[in-house]
Amino acid sequence: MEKLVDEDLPETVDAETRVQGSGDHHAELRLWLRMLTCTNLIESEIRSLLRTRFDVTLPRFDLMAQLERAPDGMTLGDLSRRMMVSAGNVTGLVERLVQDGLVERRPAPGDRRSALVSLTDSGRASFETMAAAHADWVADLFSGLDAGDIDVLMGLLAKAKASARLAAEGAPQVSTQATLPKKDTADG
Amino acid sequence: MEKLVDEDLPETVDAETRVQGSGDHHAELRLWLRMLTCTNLIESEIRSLLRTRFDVTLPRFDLMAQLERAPDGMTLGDLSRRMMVSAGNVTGLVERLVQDGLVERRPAPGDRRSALVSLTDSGRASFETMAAAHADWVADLFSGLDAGDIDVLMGLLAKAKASARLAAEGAPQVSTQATLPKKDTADG
DNA sequence: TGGAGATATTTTAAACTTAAAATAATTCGG
DNA sequence: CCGAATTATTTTAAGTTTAAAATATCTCCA
Repeated sequence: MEKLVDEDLPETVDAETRVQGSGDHHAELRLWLRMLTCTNLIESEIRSLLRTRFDVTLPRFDLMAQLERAPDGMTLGDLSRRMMVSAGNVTGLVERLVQDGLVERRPAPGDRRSALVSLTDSGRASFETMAAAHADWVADLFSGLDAGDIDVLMGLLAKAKASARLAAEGAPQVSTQATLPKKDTADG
Repeated sequence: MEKLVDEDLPETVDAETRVQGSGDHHAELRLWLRMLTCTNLIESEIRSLLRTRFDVTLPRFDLMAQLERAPDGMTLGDLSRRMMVSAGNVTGLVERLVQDGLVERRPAPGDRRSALVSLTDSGRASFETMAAAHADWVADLFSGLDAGDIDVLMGLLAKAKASARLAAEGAPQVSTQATLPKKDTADG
């Protein structure tokens, strides 16, 4: 399947070319497109199921999933970092979930800038039902993979994640973007 | 890293439970979260680079990438299927790209419902510059993976994709959704 | 202690996105 | 040929998303 990759060629390319070269990036590009397709496919399906079965949007489900693990509440900043979305986005999502009675806000003790967000009883009950179905759907979507496949995928995705983080933070293009939130996410 | 997965347990669960069960879907769930994190991380970085370097949004870049492979143009429906986004979304994106002079529309010969969309000369030139940089960025983000890793990942992602498609189409929840667009995507 | 810089959040404007309904044109069986 | 079903696209309304600017508060060191 990978006839384009020649394991023997890398060292024939001089260092200068490889730093920022017009090298052969075919394999990486194809990998990226496939990853994207795979993720989009699954995400679409989950989004559609959440809507038809529970009349809830994916972002709201995701936010509630974060809160479930934090019985004492999380700040909006925590949510923003964990969900990898902008702070402004979280403000709006929380607002709408509060209106629906699924989530509540209270001032954070000791920091008047900050608010703690947590699930209401209703929100928790609602989330638990959805989460069980969600887990079934995900298991179903991945049912073509055996335990070994999953293990190997987990490992390689961890490696890819580490690589991407290093590249993104290590070579911060233009203005070093030191103020961007650290990516501290849900999967470990 | 995978202490939660027990390779020996699957067959101790009876068939009924596994059909729509409250089984142990931990591994699949963790895989899904990691996939999502990995994809989001890379996508964020690319989005940010496209904006700061070329002042272009990711959806516009993606649309132009589809058009580049179709010198004779594509219909909006083709674009919608390839990009895995709704038809209405494509309408708006094309509209804005036409306004920017990067893309052009013309009536499709032989079908008055349909329009063919293609890159303008300016759009093509612009895209080629961006695509080269994009390929470099992607290669950079994945530079921690060797050729073997990429090979294995490609294979497992193909397997995951096939599994997800089968689950999504084979068990179409509620109302069989026969009218949803076939997912015919860019990566093969 | 004063104030510069950092941090937490909200606001704003524009773009993106979806689902569903509405239009319009095509296809095809009878 | 007719009309029902299908297909291609647009429109609509609501929600999501981002980047950037604006507020408000906190930290900390000189």
